[in-house]
Amino acid sequence: MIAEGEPRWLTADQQRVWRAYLLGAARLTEALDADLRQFDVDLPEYEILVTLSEAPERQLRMSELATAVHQSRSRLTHTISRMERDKLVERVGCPTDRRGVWATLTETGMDRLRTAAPCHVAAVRQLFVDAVDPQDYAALGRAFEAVINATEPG
Amino acid sequence: MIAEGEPRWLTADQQRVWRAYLLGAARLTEALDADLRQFDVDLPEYEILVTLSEAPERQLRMSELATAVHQSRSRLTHTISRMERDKLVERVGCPTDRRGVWATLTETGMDRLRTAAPCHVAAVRQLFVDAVDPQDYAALGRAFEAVINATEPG
DNA sequence: GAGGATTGGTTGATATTTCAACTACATTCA
DNA sequence: TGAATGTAGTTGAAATATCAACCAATCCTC
Repeated sequence: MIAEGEPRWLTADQQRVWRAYLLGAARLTEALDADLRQFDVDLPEYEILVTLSEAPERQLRMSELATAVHQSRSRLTHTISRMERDKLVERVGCPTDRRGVWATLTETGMDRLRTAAPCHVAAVRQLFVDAVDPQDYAALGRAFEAVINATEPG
Repeated sequence: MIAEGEPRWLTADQQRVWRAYLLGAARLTEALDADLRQFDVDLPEYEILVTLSEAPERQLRMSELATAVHQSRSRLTHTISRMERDKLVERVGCPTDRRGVWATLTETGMDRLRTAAPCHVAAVRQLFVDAVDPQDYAALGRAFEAVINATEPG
């Protein structure tokens, strides 16, 4: 449904913030991705490693994992196939629901995560957490909580 | 250069904010992209249209445009080729520097922008600008300014 | 003004993402 | 039971992005 009536353009200030966000976010993902490349993973793959490492038994159903790392189911299928080829994860058929598939973290995958994590966290700190004033950082958290609510699927 | 010493992990609060950002940003771009699809442009293309529309003569050198919309030069070449096929932009050889190429906005491209803009701005407001508390919004601006500084290329 | 380095941009191969079917299993309900 | 509907995940083709050369023009520097 398209909103009708005179469009309310952004004020100069609102626009400045919006553009700072666009540029900052682009720069940030680019830098983090470049940083992770030395460990042969990219950001989406890293998120998968982290998510699985925190799950019980280090495994998660494909669709749960897809939601957790904000990827489409189809995309996750392909991503996991590549990671499986690289021995970072394994697929295990789910015995109770035979449609289901568990993606499970291998020891190789866990090692990869352990290797990459310190460097990655340091980068996240340097470029994001520690770069921002603590007050603003807290506000940023609230801001994105609000965005998450506003974009709630459905 | 990898930072040495005990890795300083994120505190629970820091992590909460970081993850809220990751999820919120993903949701936001996904929603905006879906919204723009009805006008047959995606977010990166829309940014190109906006940037060109604001440039003198509605044209910009490829490399300037690449910087402005945070795309690699190679990626921009491909993107502009597609947009040229769709008559949204045109390439014009630069007379003074014969290596250079101007990407210029066509009237079709300008029309497309005029059509999409009200709806897009409304979505940006609904999901981002108006969804966030004004104080937090201002803080978010400062935060991303800081990120931009921290990620300054070089 | 003749190399040699830089810059601006493109190319094409490869990798990743998206999109629209499609298969197989589960659940519901009559 | 069994037909209809919904859910889990995959597939393969098409669209897009990345990466490493590459060409051509400009800029230095001697």
